This record gives sequence, structure tokens and C-alpha cells, in this order.
Amino acid sequence: MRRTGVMALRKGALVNATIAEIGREGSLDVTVGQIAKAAGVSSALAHHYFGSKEELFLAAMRAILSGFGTEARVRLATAKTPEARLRAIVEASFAPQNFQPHVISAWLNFYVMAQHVPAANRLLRVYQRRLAANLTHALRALSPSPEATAATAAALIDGLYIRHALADAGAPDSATAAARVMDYLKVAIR
Amino acid sequence: MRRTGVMALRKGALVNATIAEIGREGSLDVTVGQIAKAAGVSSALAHHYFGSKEELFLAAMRAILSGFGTEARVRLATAKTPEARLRAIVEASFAPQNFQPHVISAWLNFYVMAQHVPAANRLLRVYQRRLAANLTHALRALSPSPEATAATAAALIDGLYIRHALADAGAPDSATAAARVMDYLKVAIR
DNA sequence: TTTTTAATTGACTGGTCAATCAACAAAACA
DNA sequence: TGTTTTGTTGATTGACCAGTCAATTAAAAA
Repeated sequence: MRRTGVMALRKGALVNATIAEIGREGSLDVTVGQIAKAAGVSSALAHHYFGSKEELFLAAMRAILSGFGTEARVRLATAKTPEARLRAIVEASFAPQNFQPHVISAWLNFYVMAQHVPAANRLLRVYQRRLAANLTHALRALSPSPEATAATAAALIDGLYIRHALADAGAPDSATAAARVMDYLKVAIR
Repeated sequence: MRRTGVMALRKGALVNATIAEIGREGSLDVTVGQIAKAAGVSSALAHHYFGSKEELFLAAMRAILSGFGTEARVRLATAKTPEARLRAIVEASFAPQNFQPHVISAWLNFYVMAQHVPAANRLLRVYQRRLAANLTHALRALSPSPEATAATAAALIDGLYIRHALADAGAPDSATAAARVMDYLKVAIR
């Protein structure tokens, strides 16, 4: 039970601290020292486990993306009809966990990172492709042009996300955001 | 004709260089030195005219936002019907000038900046409010819930923007993106 | 127990960069 | 002409930070 315990524990703490600090700061302008301190370890340890700051950021990004993926998989598993599958995907995208302020902030910053860090770009593409594929598949039987509808819905999800990230008031809450996407889908599939 | 000439000239060059460098780098991680060099002046001059790096970034943000605003105003001026107004707004948002890679990159980075620089947040809100107000106004006579439709359309515009910013292939071009928003609006207004 | 291996850190280094300043050049003006 | 104003820069400073390393402690293995 306590075999690889420490290493996984520390890595996890550092990844969480990274997400938290990026969220707190609102930018990628966080030092390894800050992150390490928040995780309760020294900055040297962070380097020891991750090698570089960029690698640490990527690990944090992977953690968030994998959270999305898991959420979607779980919900899709119990969805039988195409409509239910659509709802599952949309609701997974707007699950409360994804709407925690620090997660949303980290997410936004990863967009920026994806512009100049190839590995980050690849990660994001995997997520985007999977989202598009899931939507397209669910729309196959419903929409005259599944790909286009899926692309629009995906963009709508991202856009609502951003609005949420930047608003301190007046923005739709996550349930409303999900409902908006479902509304779009309802009118788009016929 | 040549009164304030030099100052305006240098400021303009520095603002353009800022946008260009942010685009080239893909992040706000550009030094004043880099920007100044691209503008053909010394970094000391940049500080002389703008006081600080942040002020320079804000000036660049203002320039981009004002570009959007002008574009929209021009197109709206000749739009007579509500439908034409909608089209004018959407097409202004997706005007080629706004889709130049460095503009799109700067835009994305300003989103991040808006998270932790109050002045940047305010600027972005002004833009968002104006876009929403324009859309809502045009939708007043067309949609049963103009505000909601406007909010969704605005999010869709932002989302398509981001997809475009991150894709090096497979993303809809600007004309397609505009068409997608118009398609959404067409089905939403009845 | 002794030895090996893993975990952890404080101190340091080399480099970067925003911001300042004193000085110089070149117009504009008197 | 000399004098003020405006434009401009090189050099410098002070702070910060990613990443390294040698050394220390604690745990595991022999």
C-alpha cells in the first residue's frame, strides 16, 4: 500500500498546486517556488520529480484533460439513445468540477500555452478531436451534416466556457450554459 | 501636419510591434526589448512613451478592440433591416483583419490578461457588452428571447474564434465561421 | 547492523528583464 | 546666433527565477 506512495503523492500535490496557483494568479506567470510552497515542498523537489517547469505545466494540463475525459466516459456509458448521448457529452463538458474557478482559469491559460508549446498543442487537439468525434457520432443519425453541427456545438461549448471564465457576474451558470447548447442542438438536428 | 507627428508615429509603431510580437511568440512572454527592437527603437523609448510594460499591452489591446468597434460601426451604418444588422455584426466579428494570426493570438492572450489586470478586464467587458447590446438590439424584433439568443451567438463567435486560433488545419475559415453563426441565428429566431 | 536506495532540501549560479537615469542629438524657437 | 524643448539612447541597477548540486535524512534491503 505504501510502495510508490510518496512519489505519487508528491506528484499529485504538485499538480494540484499548479492548477490552484495558475487559477489564483490568473496567468501562467507563477514560479516553481510558489507552486512548491503551496504543495508544501521545496522547489528543488518539484524539479526533481518533473524536470522542468514546462513538464509540470503539461502534467497539470493532462490532469485536467483526463478529468474531462473520464467525466464524459462515465456519462456516456449509461446513455442509450443518440439524444441521451448528446446530453451526456454536453453535461460532462459543463460538469461542476470543470467549472471551479481555478480549473477554468487553468484551462484558459492552457489555450495560450497550446500556441507555443507543441506538446500542449497536441494535448488540446486530442481533447478537441475526441469531443468532436463524440458529438459527430451521436449526431450521425440526427443531423443532416453531423460534422458541421458537431463543430458548431464544440465551438459553442468553448465560447460559453470563456464567457464564464471572464465574468464575475451576469454570465450564465453552468446549468444554463449546458441548456443553451442543448437548445442549439435541438434546433440544429432537424 | 507634423506637429505631434513623431510621438504618434512612435506610439503607433510600438503598439503594432507589441501585437506582432505577442502573435509571433504566442504568449505575453515578450520583453519590452523585443518589442522595441521590432519597432526600431530602444527599450528606453518604449518606457518613455508608455511608462510601463503593462500600459503598453493595454494600449495594444485598446487598438485591437477599437479595430473591432470601428469595423462593426461601419458595417452597421449601411444595414437597414434587423437581419442585415445581424449579418453586419457577425461579419464584422469575422472580418479578415481580425483573423490575421497575430491579431487572433493577441486577442487570446488578452483574455488571459483580463483575468488579472483589472484595466484589461474592463476593456474586455466594454467590448462584450457592446457586442451583446448590438446583437440584442438587432434581435429584438426577431427572437422571442433576444438576450439569450444574443448571449449564445456571442459565445459562439468567441468559441469559433478560439478554434481558429489553435488550429493549423481543419478549422473553419473565417467565412465558414461567419456562416455558422448566421445559420445558428436563422434557426434561433423562430 | 550495515549498506544501499529514495526523498528532500538549502544554497548557489547564470541569466533575464523592467525600469531608471544621465547624457546626447536634433528640432523649434527667440 | 544661442537657448529651450523634444526625442532618443547606452549603460546600469535591482530584483527575480529556473534549474543544478552537494549534502542530509529516512526508509528499505541485505
